[in-house]
Amino acid sequence: MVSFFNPTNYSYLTSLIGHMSGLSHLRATQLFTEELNGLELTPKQVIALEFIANNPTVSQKEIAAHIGTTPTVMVGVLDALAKRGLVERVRSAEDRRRHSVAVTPAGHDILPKIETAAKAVETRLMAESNLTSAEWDQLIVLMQKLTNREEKL
Amino acid sequence: MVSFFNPTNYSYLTSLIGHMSGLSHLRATQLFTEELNGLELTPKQVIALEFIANNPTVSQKEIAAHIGTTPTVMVGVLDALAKRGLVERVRSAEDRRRHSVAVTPAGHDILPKIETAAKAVETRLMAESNLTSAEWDQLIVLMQKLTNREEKL
DNA sequence: TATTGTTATACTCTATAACTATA
DNA sequence: TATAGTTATAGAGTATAACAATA
Repeated sequence: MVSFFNPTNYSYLTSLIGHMSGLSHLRATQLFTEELNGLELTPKQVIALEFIANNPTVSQKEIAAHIGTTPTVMVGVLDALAKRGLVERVRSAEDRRRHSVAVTPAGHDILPKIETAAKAVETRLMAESNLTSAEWDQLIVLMQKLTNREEKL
Repeated sequence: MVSFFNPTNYSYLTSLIGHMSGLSHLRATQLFTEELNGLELTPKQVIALEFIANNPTVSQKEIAAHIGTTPTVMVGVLDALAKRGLVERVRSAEDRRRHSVAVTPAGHDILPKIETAAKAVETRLMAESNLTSAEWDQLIVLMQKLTNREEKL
């Protein structure tokens, strides 16, 4: 294990996954907001849109579980996306409690812009960090293992 | 580079540092809140307290910069900590605009409890992930490089 | 009874602008 | 003029409880 506890000065913050992932997340979302460049989408809206595009007819509960939020949050996220015509909620015929959410043509139209922004973020993050390309790939793999997202999306 | 863009299904969410660090951060803070076990401290309060303990007489602006937040947020964080007698704000003699923040004896008293909680979080996170101990260490190092926190703090 | 989506509420944190006191 | 800390405000996201419609 990496040096973890230092009883003399308690200087172990940078060895905590929680703290370090918080710093990473903050910086990534800052850059992403910049790169979205007036697209006016929040990070959760973007993530939900991408997830739905790749998993059509998914339920709101399933979206929430997979992208790491709650059904409660999904209501607001989908309201915002639906209001702009990017997704559609359709009552499931088999189970009328369920909403089968789908991305509209308009929604599909902006996916490339989101990808461009995402790519720009990775480029900038890599440039301002001390990571090589190989280390970057390693980091992604390790984070996927940490969050049990190796195979799932 | 790891498979990044997949133009046919846009399934690249799990390759984004922003998304994966968000998932990591969420899970870590959930576990940490549990492990704090009624200590009633927010993540930022804990991080600030640990940072100040390790960097006495640091200014509020400096704390904010190092732990990844804003001076604005520091006001509320330090108000909460000061109210409970865990830190003290002292006007700097050289520059009377500055506050030299220091951890009180009471503050030092709870640092071990925080460490215990932090350690428990790491243990649980490791157990519920698919990471080996060596991979965990690697992950920490890579995150430090990503956020340029290799030497500082 | 249990589940899906929803509404409501409280809190943490981010972001921004403007203010004060000091320099 | 500039800086350290502060206040105020708006918005995003988390957490929890309760509700309606449906199973």
